[in-house]
Amino acid sequence: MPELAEVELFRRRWARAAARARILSVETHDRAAVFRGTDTAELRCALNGAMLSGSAAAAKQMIFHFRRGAGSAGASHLGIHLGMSGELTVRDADFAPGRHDHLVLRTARKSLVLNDPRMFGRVQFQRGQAMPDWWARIAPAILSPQFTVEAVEAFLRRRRRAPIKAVLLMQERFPGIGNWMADEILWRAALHPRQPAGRLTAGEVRRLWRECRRVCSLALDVIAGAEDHVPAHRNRKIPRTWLLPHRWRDGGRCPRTGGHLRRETVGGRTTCWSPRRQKLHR
DNA sequence: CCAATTGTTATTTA
DNA sequence: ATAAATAACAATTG
Repeated sequence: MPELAEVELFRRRWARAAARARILSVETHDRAAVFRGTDTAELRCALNGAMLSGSAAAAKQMIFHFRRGAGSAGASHLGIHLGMSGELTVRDADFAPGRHDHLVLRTARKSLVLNDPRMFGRVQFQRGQAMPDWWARIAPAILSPQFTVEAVEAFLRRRRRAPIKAVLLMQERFPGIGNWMADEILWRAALHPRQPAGRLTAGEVRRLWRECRRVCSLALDVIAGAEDHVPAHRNRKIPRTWLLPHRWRDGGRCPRTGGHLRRETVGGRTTCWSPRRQKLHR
């Protein structure tokens, strides 16, 4: 489920709940696949009695920094990727975890819960001050100055035969973009999802670049700024002028042209577009 | 039973 | 050899 803006919302939710509080206990569902490759005993031991010292979100990942005691020896990093169905929630201190609640951090007042039924998500843990590799390797954010038209153009050239929709989902250049954001960007840029990446004109590349930035920024305002989490396609705060609230309804109509929307698999994912607005060329 | 699902990665195919 | 397509991962819902 979560892409860029929802990930940021979840991060803020945990950060707010854990602010200035000590973690009094840690529970892990050890056999859950979200812990593949992580030492859950080490995680429990290191976080017990620790305090949250900071956090960040980038792409579809989050990192929570913890500190225990004064020195750098007590520092550690908790990484979370929510996969397709993961969610971070905050519950009462005595919350009883259910089947899909894989990680619970308790403070005196609250329980921070990671829930993920499908377990495509992942929890990583590393002790020490140094930033984990996987975090350092995340591509520069779409809203950062490093995300330039030139960088996008070079990337599209290397993937010239792939449909542009598939290329937008590649995290190494478009970190945080998921299925609905990709459709929203292509719709705004008036590009057909099956258009080969190498066939975009210079003007189209520029439009694509601008709409990537615009959709990220709008999504962060509307979704990450909200109090509660609502699945993006049912979020009442999403303006009807976006493609998003129309894209999953059969017989949905394009808010710009009034024409029927189409839905097909492109680049292996269900894709929605407005044929009257987004046309294949050459 | 079948098809669907807002993600990533390993494997297969072209 | 490279890039693109597909299968696989797991669970649930319609």
